[in-house]
Amino acid sequence: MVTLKDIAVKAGVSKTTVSNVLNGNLAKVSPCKAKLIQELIAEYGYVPNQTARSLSNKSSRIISLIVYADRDKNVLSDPYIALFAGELLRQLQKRGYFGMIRATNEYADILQNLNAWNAQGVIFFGTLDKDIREMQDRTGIPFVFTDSYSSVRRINNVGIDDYRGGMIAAEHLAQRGHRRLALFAPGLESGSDLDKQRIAGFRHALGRYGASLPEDHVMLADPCRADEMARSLASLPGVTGAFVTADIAAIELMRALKRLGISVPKDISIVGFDDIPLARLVTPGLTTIRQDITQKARVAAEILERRLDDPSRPNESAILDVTLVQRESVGWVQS
Amino acid sequence: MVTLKDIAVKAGVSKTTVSNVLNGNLAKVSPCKAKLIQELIAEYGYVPNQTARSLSNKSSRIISLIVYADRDKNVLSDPYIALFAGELLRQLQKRGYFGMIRATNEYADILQNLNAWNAQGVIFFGTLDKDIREMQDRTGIPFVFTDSYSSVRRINNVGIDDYRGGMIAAEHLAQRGHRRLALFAPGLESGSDLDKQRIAGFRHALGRYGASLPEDHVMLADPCRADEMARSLASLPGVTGAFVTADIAAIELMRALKRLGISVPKDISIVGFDDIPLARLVTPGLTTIRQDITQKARVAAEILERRLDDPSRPNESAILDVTLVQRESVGWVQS
DNA sequence: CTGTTAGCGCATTCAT
DNA sequence: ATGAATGCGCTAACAG
Repeated sequence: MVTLKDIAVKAGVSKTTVSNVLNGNLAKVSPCKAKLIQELIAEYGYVPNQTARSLSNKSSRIISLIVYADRDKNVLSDPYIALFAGELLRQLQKRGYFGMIRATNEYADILQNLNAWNAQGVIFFGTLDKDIREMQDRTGIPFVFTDSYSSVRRINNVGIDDYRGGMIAAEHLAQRGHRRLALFAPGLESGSDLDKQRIAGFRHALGRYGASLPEDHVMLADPCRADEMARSLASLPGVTGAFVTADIAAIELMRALKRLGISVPKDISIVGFDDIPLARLVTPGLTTIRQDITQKARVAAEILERRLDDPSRPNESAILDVTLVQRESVGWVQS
Repeated sequence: MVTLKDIAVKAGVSKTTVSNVLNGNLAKVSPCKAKLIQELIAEYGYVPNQTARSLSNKSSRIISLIVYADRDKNVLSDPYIALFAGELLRQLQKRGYFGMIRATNEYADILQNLNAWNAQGVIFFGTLDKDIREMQDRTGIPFVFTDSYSSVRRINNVGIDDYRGGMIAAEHLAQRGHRRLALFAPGLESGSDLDKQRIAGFRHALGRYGASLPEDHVMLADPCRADEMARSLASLPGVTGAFVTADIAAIELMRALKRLGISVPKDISIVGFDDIPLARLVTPGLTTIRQDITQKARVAAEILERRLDDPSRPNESAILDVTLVQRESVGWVQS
């Protein structure tokens, strides 16, 4: 393997000079030598060793993508995470950084990963609590959180308008005559703020139509227990529609309903959340609240990059909009 | 950040001794000192710096996952790749390695990535040609290819029995009375060996039933042009079924057929390939040839690990089996 | 503009 | 069983 030193020798200059042209410090190098060195670099296919570089100046160009989940889970099997992580990888690569995906729910693990690789930044998916904030302070590298509702001001965050998403779902159902509704949320037991917002928004908008969502009509969504969900839903008298705050659960629910002989949207209407690619492909197509994952990833990368270029910049928070995507899973109620 | 040296000072020993306990050379350290050192490591939360480690002994523990695709593509938006890569990440992590995903179709790019990080191994998704084999020789690190049909003996490869997959698809259709069939393959224009095998197997088994697949009934599958596919299929007189060698294209085709008012499986039967999670969720459920991606990833990781532990081991090739998954997209033909 | 020097954190001889 | 010394490939003062 050819090293910087090799190039220096071939060019008859010192390592410093080569290092300077490598890092764009052309002001410190005479044009002719610079040209010679660049030619040699190309000729020998020399590529700087990142591990050496990060040792010497702590600029590893590695960004940790931490997915807060069981360490032994294939996190990319979740289409939402895969899409988001893939887009992040792409954005980082474009900016000359290297994304390193890690699934874990142990803080020691995260810290270890960051230290081991001198990670320069972190993009975090999942629950944010005080431990992780403390970690941010201790490491001193920029963190970008996603979908965080932490009240702490000093964090970077990119999220979506979940409350409004809930409102849009409610309005759509209400405008089509639905008055008795149910709601399923996967984050119910973990007390996810995300779902709390969506639920609150949903309730709020419902109120304006004289519709309501009784407390016991709010249930846990679990894609692995779709049959239970379907039975619960069917047992609720007079309910004509449900808002499921994650597409993947909504889709499993629709299938379970079909198995029970209940037709969507004729008997029951369903609205999902996320607009994963799958939502378009099922039958009936899932009407859902769309969030733009590509944009989310781009904004996260941009925020991080600004922090990387200038660590003194204030933290920033971006809230992206959501939109209704109408497909076939919502019907009209005759009144 | 606490370093190895810090620990050595606290323990009142040399760096060498700490290094030895770190690397499990307990034979060279007195038990009591070893214990002390381990306690200090835990107490201070010391974690060895990988970049330094890889500089000093070239053991970066980084494995490059190279996806041969446009550099500017979100490769994880493909559910098959996301699932596979995610599983690979998990397997590598479990073995103490770090997977680094990179999408590119430029060899210079790959080489650069490998050199920059002292990658210790490569798992390669996609076309394999002589350039990449040459790269393998030049770098001297183990490569594991996936789904390669290269005739070169000196490579590691993990693939599936594509030929048999084609046969199974044909048998299933033929046994249900289908005699006039069509086939769509995404790799047709790129001359993918994978698809060639599947097609050959399909043809072969068809012959045993007196059924045939005329040359002009073999067409290019493109999920983005499903409508064209559907029209082509509909224009073929007497054809009652089609084998589509990728689920994602099969699913888009089914939707396009529905838009044309053609019913699956009543008018046309469809068999896919891969069994991506989606196949179960669409309506009608897609009958398909299943490959076990989790197993594939595990085997790839195992092969690589063996090569890493003992570089002199001979190359090996694993061919995994495929199975038929019956759902609802294939019907009977009345004769 | 250019070269010399030192050091990043670690593993590895080679002595002891 | 332990430590001192050397080097991995690179960057960053510093001095010319």
